[in-house]
Amino acid sequence: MPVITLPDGNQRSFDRPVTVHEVAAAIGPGLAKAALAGVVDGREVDTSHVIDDDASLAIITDRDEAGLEVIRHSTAHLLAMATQELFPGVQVTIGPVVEDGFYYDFATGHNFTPEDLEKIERRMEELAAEDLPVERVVYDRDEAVELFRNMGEHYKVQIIEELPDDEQITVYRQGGWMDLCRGPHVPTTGKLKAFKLTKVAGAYWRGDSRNEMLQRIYGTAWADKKQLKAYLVRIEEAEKRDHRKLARKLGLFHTQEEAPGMVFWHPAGWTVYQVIEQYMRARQLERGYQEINTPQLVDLSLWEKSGHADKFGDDMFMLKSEDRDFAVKPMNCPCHVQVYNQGLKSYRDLPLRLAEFGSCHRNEPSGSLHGIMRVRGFVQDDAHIFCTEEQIQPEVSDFIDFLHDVYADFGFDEVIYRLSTRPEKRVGSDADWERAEKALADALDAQQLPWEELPGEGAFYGPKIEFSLKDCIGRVWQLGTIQVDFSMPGRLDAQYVAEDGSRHVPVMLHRAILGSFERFIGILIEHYEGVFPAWLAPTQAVVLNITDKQADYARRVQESLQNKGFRVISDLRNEKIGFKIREHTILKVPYLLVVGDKEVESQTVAVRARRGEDLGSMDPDAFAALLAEDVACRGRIVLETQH
RNA sequence: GCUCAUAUAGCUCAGUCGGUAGAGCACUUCCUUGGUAAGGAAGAGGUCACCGGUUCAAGUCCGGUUAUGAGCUCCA
Repeated sequence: MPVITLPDGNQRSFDRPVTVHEVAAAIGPGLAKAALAGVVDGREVDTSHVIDDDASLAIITDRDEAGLEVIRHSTAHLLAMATQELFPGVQVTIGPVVEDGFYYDFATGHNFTPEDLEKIERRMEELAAEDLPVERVVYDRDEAVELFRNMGEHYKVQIIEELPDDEQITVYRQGGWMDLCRGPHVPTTGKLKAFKLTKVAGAYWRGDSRNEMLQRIYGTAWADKKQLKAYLVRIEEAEKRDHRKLARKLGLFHTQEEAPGMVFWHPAGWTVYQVIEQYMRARQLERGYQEINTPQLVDLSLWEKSGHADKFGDDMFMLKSEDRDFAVKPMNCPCHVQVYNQGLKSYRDLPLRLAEFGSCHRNEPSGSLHGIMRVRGFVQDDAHIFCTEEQIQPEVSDFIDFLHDVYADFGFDEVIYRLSTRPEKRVGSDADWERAEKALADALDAQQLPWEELPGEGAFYGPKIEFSLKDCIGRVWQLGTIQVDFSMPGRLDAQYVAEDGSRHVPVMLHRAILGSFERFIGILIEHYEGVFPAWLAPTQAVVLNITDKQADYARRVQESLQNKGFRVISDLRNEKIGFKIREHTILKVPYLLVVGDKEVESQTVAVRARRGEDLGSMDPDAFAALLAEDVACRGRIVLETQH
């Protein structure tokens, strides 16, 4: 006689065991039809699940996030079914839900082509239209192994054998096809109404590059066609923001075959870069950092001593000169310790904050290069803070403040925080780690920031916080980081004299806010869709004459604004005003200053803002004041007006 | 590094069955001096990424290299 408690607190009693579907039907026929799965006492189950005792129940429909996940997971099964029908001999492995969709990894000698995907998708649609019931069957472990072995599904056999002993083995069956799966799944394939296969790619079995490569088919699935369409439009829009395409249109930078993974900055792009560097330099000085600069080529022995040669030697660019081995520096820290080590340091010198716009080169795997987001030659806004253990937490707190300030100036308000804690292989005592992890966690908690712990993901030398942003198509890019380092100061003989005259090894905090200029600018381009706020815009205003008659005046206006420190050019070409406006609008210049006879007469400029607004005529000084105000607010205001 | 795909004019792209390469925009020159997103005309521009093979003949077919793209792996 189960009594079932619904999410709204209502209770329903039944005089016999009931399925989730029956409960939904008792509430209403609409809900019965919409039900995809249920949550019984906190556990997700199929609609066919039988409830025989008092329980809480929530019905999952396609309006729930969980419902969408069930749809996506079931669509992955549909994909596997269609694929195995069309390509006999293909083995299934795993098919999980991912953001906005799902994938399924297949083991096969065949490489799927885009045409294959179309064929598979068509078959999936047919199978969905057949509205096949999806059944859950519980198997005995040995039977299940036997079953899949007979089916020739050796990956599934391996998965079953590695499942924990207490885990129930369940198989889902639709039509004549079956797959090992925990579930839950939709009651019938007819519930799958809006899906599309998107791409095919290789992926390693179990995500390990030593294993064989499988064929992965990605797809997206939604509650209805409208949502699917909206998603596809969103992807299309996102592609327009691609920093590589925008960089070409806006003349920011280029890359070429002779220098893979390295950037040729053009005047416009280098202007953005310089503005950011000068901005960061000013902020760092305000916050007690001292800027230094260290060599590009350093004898291999230093990298051996620091441990980098051992761990990352293959990814370092090496060069030999006069029988000595040099490495192009892949990071700045060992060099910063060399600066620290000059002269005996006192506890009174700590914390010592050394900053460098450090140019680094790493021979990243060719397949991981991506525009300017992941490159081989890059510049970090790097700094190292040498301090005592007691100073870790205040320094981390200050740093987080600093980072928030900077991100806000660039118009980023949504930051993802992750705390990576001690890995298996590590240096330093457990007590050290305990204190350092707590210092980082406390610094995050003090500002009530939501953070996720990544256990075991810390560096071997200490725990770290990583600060990430999401780009326009949802890719997460790590930018800032702050890392505690118990290892390197000791390895490289850093010391300070404490109050009692004894010598101690300082703690070193590695930190960066932007990460690398290259990646950061790539993200900025996509974030702003190339429409940089005035303080970052390569050109802040263009003076346009209507006919040759106003050329001298236009030139004078341009020069006077330039002398005030603004990035202003003039376009005096013999072209119609509409043509010139179009060109500079496409280049996303914040302000266009039109001068014709009227403006020369009244000694003004007609100001047109980027979105086409006519700000009227004003004298050049008034425009300079307006521009100065726009520049001063950086990215903070721009975002508010965008929303 | 791995899997798959791609590489044609400065850019975006077409190029059928293997028969010596085409468009739009951009560029140059000339005309036009026009008030808020494209005025007109003419011209120039390509060793079809690179190396090799098949063929009477290769942008096109085959192999390799490099780079790029999508994923995977990696990311001090």
